[in-house]
Amino acid sequence: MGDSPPTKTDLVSSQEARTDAQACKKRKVAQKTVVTVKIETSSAGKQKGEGPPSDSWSWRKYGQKPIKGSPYPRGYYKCSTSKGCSAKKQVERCRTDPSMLIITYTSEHNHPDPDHPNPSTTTTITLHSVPTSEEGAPTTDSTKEPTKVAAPACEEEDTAAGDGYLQSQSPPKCSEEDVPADLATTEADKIDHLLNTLSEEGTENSSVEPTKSTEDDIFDELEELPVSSSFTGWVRSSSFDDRVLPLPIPLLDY
DNA sequence: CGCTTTTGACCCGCGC
DNA sequence: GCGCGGGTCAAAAGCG
Repeated sequence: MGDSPPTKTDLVSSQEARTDAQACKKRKVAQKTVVTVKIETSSAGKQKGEGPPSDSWSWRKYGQKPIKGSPYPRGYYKCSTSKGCSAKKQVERCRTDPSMLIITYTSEHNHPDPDHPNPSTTTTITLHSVPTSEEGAPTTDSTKEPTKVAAPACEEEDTAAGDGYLQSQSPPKCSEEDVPADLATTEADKIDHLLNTLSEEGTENSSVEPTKSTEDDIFDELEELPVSSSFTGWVRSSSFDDRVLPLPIPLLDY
């Protein structure tokens, strides 16, 4: 048996190389943007049952793991639009509302938007910027903080408003230039305004459906944060790919 | 033939 | 120090 597939040593050696990169990656978790997407039942069924709301980017699934406390597994996707793109996203379903998809965007695309589908979808999108461990939640009593975006996770959220503000807030700035740094700065200001708007809107909605927010305590930790370009980058492509939803389904009319 | 998806194993970080 | 959970990579299989 001279031949031995990948012995432990080999494996270790192999992984040891990426360990550094991996560890480094895990340690400095880039800005994370949590997006709550409400998927139509019909749409959900169309999307292979697990349909990760596709955006303008191409994502390649590289892993899936069951999450403790959640009956649904979490899928890990990487941006396959560009080889050098380190953009990733995690897609999982809301434990309390299977029709809600919680997408966590990590890192940002280092390439221009491949395409811009018309923002005509039936999905309700709720953006939540999550503070990284570096930022660390300054206060756990985010729920008490009125300045928070009021992220009630699987909140029904005003569909019209939810989708509306997104479109309104996402100007036709299809900057095909990969200048995240500069862009982020500019967008940051914009996002700040957006968050501000959300804060007000969210507050109202929050009051309308306090029950939901109570259940989704997990998102209580989510709070407002100076969103980076990744946020904007997504906003730009917030409109889900029409190829996934070829049917002009009307807005959620719950 | 190429690309995407699926499954298993390994490693790291955090909490107790 | 140990255990648990989360995240990523790699290999194989399937589909277009």
